[in-house]
Amino acid sequence: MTLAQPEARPYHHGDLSRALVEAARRILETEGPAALSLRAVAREAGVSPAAPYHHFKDKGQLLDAVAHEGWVALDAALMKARQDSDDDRRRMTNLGVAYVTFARDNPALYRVMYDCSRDKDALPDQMKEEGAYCQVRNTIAHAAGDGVSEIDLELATIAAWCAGHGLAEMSGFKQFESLKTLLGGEEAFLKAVFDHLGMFAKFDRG
Amino acid sequence: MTLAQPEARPYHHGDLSRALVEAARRILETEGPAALSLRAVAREAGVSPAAPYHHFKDKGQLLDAVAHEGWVALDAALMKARQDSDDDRRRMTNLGVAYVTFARDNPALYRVMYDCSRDKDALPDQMKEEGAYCQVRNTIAHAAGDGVSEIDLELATIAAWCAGHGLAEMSGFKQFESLKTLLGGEEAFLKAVFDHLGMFAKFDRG
DNA sequence: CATGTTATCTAAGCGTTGTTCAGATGGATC
DNA sequence: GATCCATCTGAACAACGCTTAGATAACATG
Repeated sequence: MTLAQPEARPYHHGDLSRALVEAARRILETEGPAALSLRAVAREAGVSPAAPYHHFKDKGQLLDAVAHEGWVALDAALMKARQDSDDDRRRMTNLGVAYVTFARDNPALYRVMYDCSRDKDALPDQMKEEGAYCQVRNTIAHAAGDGVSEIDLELATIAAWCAGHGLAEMSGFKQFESLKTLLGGEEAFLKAVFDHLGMFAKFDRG
Repeated sequence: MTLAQPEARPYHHGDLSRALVEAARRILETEGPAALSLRAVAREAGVSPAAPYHHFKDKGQLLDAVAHEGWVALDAALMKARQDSDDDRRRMTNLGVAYVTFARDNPALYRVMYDCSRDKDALPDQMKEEGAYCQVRNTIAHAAGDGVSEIDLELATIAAWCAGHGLAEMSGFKQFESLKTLLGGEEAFLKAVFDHLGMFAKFDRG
C-alpha cells in the first residue's frame, strides 16, 4: 500500500487537453512567456513530457489553443466596452482603451496570441465572422453611417486595429512614463494617444 | 604538412564581434529568426560554440548588437524618405510608408529589434537623441508649427509610431491580400491606411 | 631575446528543450 | 472475458544556452 498521492489522478487523465491549456495559462501568468516550455506545461499538469503529444501535434499547436482562448477573452472585453457607451466617438475610444488594457493586463497571453498570428501571417479566422475585429468594424460602420464605402470601412478598421496593436505593444515602454504621470495616469494617456490618431478624421472631413 | 584549409583563419580571429553580428544577420535573412541560435551563429562564423562568450555576455547581448544595427539602418531609411518630399503631410506619409517598408523588407531583423525592445520595455536609448523616433517628432513639429504644445507633440509622435509599428506587424496578414490588389499594390494600401489614421487630424481641427 | 601576462579560442560537459518511439495501462466493444 | 485502441510512461536523440578547464598566440616587460 502506497502513501496517498497528493493528487491521485487515474492513469487516463480524462480531459488532458483542457488541463494542458489551463496549465499553460497558469505558467504564462506566473512565470512569463520565457518559462512556457512544453515540458513545464506537462510538469504543471502532472503528466509525462510525452503526454501532450497525444493531444497536440507539437508545441505550436498547444500555443494555438492558448491563443484561441486569449482571442475569446479579448472578444468579451471588447463586447463589454462597446456597450458601456452611447456616443460613437467615445465608444470607439473605449474600444481602443479596452483593447490596450487587455493587452497590458495579460501581457504574456497577448504575446502568445500575436506570435501565433505572425507565424501564420494571419489573424485567427474566428475574428472575421463574429470576433473582436468584426466588432471594431461594426462600430465604425455604425459611426460612419450609410455613405461610407466598403473599402473605406475596411481601411478604417485596419487602421484602428494597427493603432491598437501598436499602442498595446509600446505603451509599456519606460520612455513614456513621465508623460503618463503628467497626463494623470495610464488611461488618460491611452485616450490622449487615440485622440491624436483621430480614427474618424477621414469621415469628419467628408 | 596539411592540406590548404578552405579558410586558414588564424587562431585569433581578429574581429570576431563584428563577424558574429554579420553571421547573425546572414542567418536571419536566409533561415529566419527561428534558426538564429548562438551555436548556429558560431558555426556560420567558423568558431567554436563557446567563442562568442568572450565578446558577448550571453545570447541576448548578441541580439542587442544585431538590433542596434537594425535601428541604424532604419534610421537611414527614414532619413532618406524625409528628404524625398516637400509637403509636410506627404512627408509624414512617406515616413510611415518607409518605416513599414523597412519592416516588410527585413522581417526577421525587425522582429529581433522589437523583441529586444520589449525585453527591456524600452525603445533603444539612441533613438531619443538623433534616431528614427526623433525624426518623426521633428517632422511633426515642423508640420504643426509653433503653436503646438510639447505634450501634443510627444503624443502625436507616439501615435504615429504606434500606427507604424502596428501596420508593420500586420500588413503582411493574408486577410488583407485582396484589399491590397484592389487598391493597386502594397504601397497604395499603406498610404490608404495612413490616410485613414489622419495623423494631423488634431492639428487640422485647430 | 626570453619571459610572463592577458585576451582569445577550443574541447568537453551540464542541464534543459522539443520530439520520437517502444511499450505499459485501462476503458470501451464484442 | 478477450480484444481493440486511445492514452500515458520511460528512455532516448539531437540541439540548445552556458560554464569550466586548458590550449594558443599576441603583447608587454625585463
